[in-house]
Amino acid sequence: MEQKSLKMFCHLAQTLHFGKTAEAHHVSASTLSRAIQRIETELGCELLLRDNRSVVLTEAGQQFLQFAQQQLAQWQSLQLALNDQQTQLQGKLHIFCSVTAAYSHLPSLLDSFRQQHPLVEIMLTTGDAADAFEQVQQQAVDLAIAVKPETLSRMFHFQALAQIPLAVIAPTMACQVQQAVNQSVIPWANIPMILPEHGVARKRFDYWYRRKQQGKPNIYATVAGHEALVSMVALGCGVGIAPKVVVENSPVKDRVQYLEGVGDIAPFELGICCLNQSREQSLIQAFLRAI
Amino acid sequence: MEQKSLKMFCHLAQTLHFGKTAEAHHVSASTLSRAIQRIETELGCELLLRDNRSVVLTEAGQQFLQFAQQQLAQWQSLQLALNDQQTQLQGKLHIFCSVTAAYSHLPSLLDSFRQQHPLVEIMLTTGDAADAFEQVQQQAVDLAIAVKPETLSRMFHFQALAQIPLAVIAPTMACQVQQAVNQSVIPWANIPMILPEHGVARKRFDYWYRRKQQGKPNIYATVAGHEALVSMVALGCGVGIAPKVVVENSPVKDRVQYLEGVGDIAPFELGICCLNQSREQSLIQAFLRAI
DNA sequence: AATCGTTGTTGCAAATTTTGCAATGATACG
DNA sequence: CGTATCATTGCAAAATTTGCAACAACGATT
Repeated sequence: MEQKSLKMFCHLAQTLHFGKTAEAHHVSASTLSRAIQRIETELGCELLLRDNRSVVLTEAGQQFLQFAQQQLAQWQSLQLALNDQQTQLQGKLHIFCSVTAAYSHLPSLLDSFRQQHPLVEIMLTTGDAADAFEQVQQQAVDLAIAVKPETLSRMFHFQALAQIPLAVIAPTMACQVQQAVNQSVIPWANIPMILPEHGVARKRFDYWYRRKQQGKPNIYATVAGHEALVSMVALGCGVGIAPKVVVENSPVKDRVQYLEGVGDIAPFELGICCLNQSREQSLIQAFLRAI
Repeated sequence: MEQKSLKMFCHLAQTLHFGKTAEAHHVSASTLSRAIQRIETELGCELLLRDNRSVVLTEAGQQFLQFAQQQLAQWQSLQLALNDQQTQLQGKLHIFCSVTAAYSHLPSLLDSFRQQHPLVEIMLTTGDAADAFEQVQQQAVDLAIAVKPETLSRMFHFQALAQIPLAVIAPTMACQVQQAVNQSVIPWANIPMILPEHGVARKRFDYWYRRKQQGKPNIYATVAGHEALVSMVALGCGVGIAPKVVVENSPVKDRVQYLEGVGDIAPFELGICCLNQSREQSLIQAFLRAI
């Protein structure tokens, strides 16, 4: 991505500060340093004088700055011209959407995008949230709407959309579980819990439960998929954690209740993700801008 | 190397033939194909219509062609402007030179380069030919003048300079070896041989000897370095193979003779080598052009 | 109609390049 | 002097690009 080096150089010519420019472009200082070095050796002359306390443009650097700006401007202008010609963006956009996201944010996203770009064919795949990043990585899809994991490979671009609050839920029907949670001091260690099998939800649960300092949880079942978890809670099997949106949209909504005052759970960071690589693609660019 | 993709596209727009353009740029057809695809998806539109029997530029392709030519021209013009300003190319150029090459071609190369670019500081390292490519790879030097190996990593650029003929040499002094090689039919299997220890020279020897179909050679010694090999032959230890230049320049030149009519040995391909990566660097470019 | 020869594209592993982290060197500021 | 900044470099890990081989499409030829 020669393009990116030019952009960084232009920025750097302004700030005259490697650290800041690097941060602004989401790369490490060393990456920026080497990008500049690459240009310099390719050109055979110094663009910047770094004297350890300050950075200044050389004569050649100023010329290169002009050149770089020119090149970038031409690129933009080409893009504009081509998009203009096509009148409307068109093509296919494969999107993967975790089930959680499908409830909460997908409809409005899709709406607003389709309104702006009616010719773009949207191909939607829904599935397990845990697969979202894999799908993107393998380029099975262009974009995924998913929950931000704790650690994210630098390969990906993640753009936050919203917070999805989680809640602790218990059955409303009269049963042992329901009675247990209605006591003034809830005996957590005895209450059967329904755990998310894996993924970010599980992490959230573990963290939330650990803060109670009640020893090991009494695990009734582990379940893959929030919907199933809600169902199990509704059946009176135990207490669990789920996104509120899932609960609201569940057919068994009336048979579960939120437990209040039982400790905070950090909400899910819902967002849209794609390969950093593909951020230059015009369809993807359009989508990211449309949201 | 975005630059390269643009060049390839321009060429392709002319030939309208992936195979030819790919060959002209020393890449495989698939590489070219994918380079074009990359540009296309980045732009979000098709540049070329390939209908399996013919390739044609689309409307967008024509626009892109103009764009590409413009960008390349600007790059060239920038380079010119900068070089112009510097009046003279300057900097350091590290060159590694195998001993073989030092005898034969280095002086004239250096002469003509220094004449054109007197401000460039040349740092010369001589050493074992076998190390040449390693030195270049590790970027310990910018260029190496060396013998082309049988297989060459695509990482390198190799530009042929000349052929270095090899010869079979024997001692002139009266000794067993000298007597043996003077017979009308030379009993190769009995003649002690001095072998190059490794490298291209060894390969050449092996191939040459195998064609004699005389079984295993009688190996007197294996020697690293052509000079030493010549010396051993001069001392009467055996018969060996060495580049003629080395023989001509050897202080013991009078004490060895060439054996004629003993089979052909493919000459060394002497040339200059650098990383493909660094071919864009102006100093290196200048050197490659100067030769 | 079946087969062959061309030509561009794709799966895949290997080669090559780029990246970030941690360590370094250099310099200003307390 | 010690500490804090700031750019650069060694190094291993991560990401990207490449070529080969297999393939698919299609015209030419038998």
